[in-house]
Amino acid sequence: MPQRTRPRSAKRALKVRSKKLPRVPKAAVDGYQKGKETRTRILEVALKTFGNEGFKGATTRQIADDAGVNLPALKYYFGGKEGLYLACAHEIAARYGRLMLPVANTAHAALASQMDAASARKHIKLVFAALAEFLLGTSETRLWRLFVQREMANPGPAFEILYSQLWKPGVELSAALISRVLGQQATTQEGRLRALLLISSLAAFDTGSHVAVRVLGWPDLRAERLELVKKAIHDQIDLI
Amino acid sequence: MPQRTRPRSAKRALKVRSKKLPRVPKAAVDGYQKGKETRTRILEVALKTFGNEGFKGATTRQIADDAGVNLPALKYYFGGKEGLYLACAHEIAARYGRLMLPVANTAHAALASQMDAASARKHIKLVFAALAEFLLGTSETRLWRLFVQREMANPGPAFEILYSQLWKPGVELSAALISRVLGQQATTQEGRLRALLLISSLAAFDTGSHVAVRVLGWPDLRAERLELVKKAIHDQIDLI
DNA sequence: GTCTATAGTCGGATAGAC
DNA sequence: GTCTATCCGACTATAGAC
Repeated sequence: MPQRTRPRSAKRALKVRSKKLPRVPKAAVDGYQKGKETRTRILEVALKTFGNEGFKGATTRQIADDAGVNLPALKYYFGGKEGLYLACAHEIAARYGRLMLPVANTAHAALASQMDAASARKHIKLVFAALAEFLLGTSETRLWRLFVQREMANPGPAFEILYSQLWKPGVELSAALISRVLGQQATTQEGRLRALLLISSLAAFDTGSHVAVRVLGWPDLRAERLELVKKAIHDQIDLI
Repeated sequence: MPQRTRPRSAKRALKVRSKKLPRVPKAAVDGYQKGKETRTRILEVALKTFGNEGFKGATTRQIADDAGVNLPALKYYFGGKEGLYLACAHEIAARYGRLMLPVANTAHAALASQMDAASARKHIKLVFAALAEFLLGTSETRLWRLFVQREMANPGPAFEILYSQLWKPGVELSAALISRVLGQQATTQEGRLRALLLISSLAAFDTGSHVAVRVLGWPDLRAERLELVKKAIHDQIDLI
């Protein structure tokens, strides 16, 4: 049986050099640790790939190729496929935290003081504007959303991280503000339920964006989208 | 190199006989076509497996094993993995159609006639009760939802089928009724937007069920869930 | 720290007996 | 129609050179 002497290696060698980034020369980044920069590049690519393909769908080969590194680098920096996946989740949580920090701080300060319903409503709108930026913005957050979406719809190893650092803080903050509008001093179940419904209205254009775009006949016009959706959300906030 | 004489076959043989259904004797179903029954059983298992694992995550071996058939049976009946996946989508669309048919017929008849806002509201509530049954019910629809959810969040080969046979009819019907409540004779974009927001409120407890359950501290009590959500939806319908 | 080469595993598909 | 046996490609992980 002479089958399979070494077909893989031979074949792979043919296509292995169709790289993208021309591999920045080692000397060019002198003074920095090269390692950190490589790690970041891998993480960036992994974020996008896991988001687009899911955990099982993504392959470490693809990620390594797109990041312009070799396969063992993934193990070196992240321990393996799952480690890389978890690192992505932590990265998303950190960036989300940075994005929401100012608004969240202001809102929490307001909650600590006395506040009338009108003021609470104003804070809700600020919080939801920030959430909308995260969920519907055209910026880099677009890359993270698919990742989060997948993990929430189908909890995997990163669910706990994303739930406790993204969803829970976001919903609790909204729920606290909504409860205040309802005239309740502490956060109530009703407040949480309403917060969920409100956030899900936003999510309709994230999770269900393909359906929404088709139904409304939009060619995916981001600006128009955002404005109409924001208006609809504001209407709902005013109706609380 | 004596490596790998035949490790797979040997290993697989060890666990291959951990079946479930004891393979109904061939004579027992005499008179029926055996084939149809086998096909149905495969489809049922595939529905569940694709829903739980996704297209890439699911393996044909697993499906074949769980259905109590051999691997080539999948090719025989469905042409391959993708054919099986598409067959699942068609099956879901057919069952959904059967489920919604009575309500949809009634609503369309009402739309064809003159109808005041109050009457339209009543029909919306009927339509959403049926949708809630599909999206939140404890019955067999539970199996289909994950499948649909995945395909909508991340369009694949079955998106067109599910969009045109599930989402589009559902949203258009709701939008037509909502437009009527708004005093518009024909369906408007505003009606479609509101229909989407309303349906997404429902979907929050489907797509985002894991988050919802955690946030609200529910131990996944179906009955309690359905009632509260239905009430919230009714409130929103009344606010149109 | 970064690479090449390869081991070990698994998945989808199919030929051909019955 | 249903089965067994097997092919072949693709994946993750790792050993070990540099």
